[in-house]
Amino acid sequence: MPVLPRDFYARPAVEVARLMLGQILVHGRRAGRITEVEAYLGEHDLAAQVARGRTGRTEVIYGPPGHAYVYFIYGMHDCLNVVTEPEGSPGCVLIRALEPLCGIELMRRESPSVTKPFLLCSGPGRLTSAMRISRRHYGADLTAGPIVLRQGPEVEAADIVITPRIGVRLCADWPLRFFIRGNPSVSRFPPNSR
DNA sequence: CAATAGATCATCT
DNA sequence: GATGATCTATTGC
Repeated sequence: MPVLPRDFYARPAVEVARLMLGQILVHGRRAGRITEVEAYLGEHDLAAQVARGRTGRTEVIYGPPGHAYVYFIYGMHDCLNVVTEPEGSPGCVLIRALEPLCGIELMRRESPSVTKPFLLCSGPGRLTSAMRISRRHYGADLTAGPIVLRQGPEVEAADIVITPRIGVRLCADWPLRFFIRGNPSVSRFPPNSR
């Protein structure tokens, strides 16, 4: 399966978010299919970290597309984002959940208390620890490695559910979260959307 | 099942 | 000095 080219990321964050569902995230012997993402737009999106302008932390988001933006949150977790849009135009996609495909035994070692495989990468903090991704991957090129995104099976439009983003106070009604309908690895969904 | 508290720190005011 | 793009354990219905 081919690695997604840089062109894939050089478009509006909303579009990339939608198309990232079903693609395969690979890091070493660990791999998973993307089941849930959120788009974060430019400086007018008050829920995005670029809303307060260009700072040291948000520098990569303004750079060329196809790179990793990893940041630390709540004193506990790292979250993985993909930089989108052409250079100079800020926008990124947060990867919230994966369905584990390879290296499940390795992932299980990171969180031994988790029994069901599809919970291993369910949530932004969980998937980074399971995939062993951290701030040392800040700025990594996803078309070059060690972390790459490969083309996966296409997801039908009818299987994509769109909702507001999780855990944001500002712009809380913007429908920028995308997930695969009925997938058990999705981190949170209304009880009747299975 | 829903609500709540605690852990813990880089970044920004 | 306050604040999160979170997770887990625990409590209370």
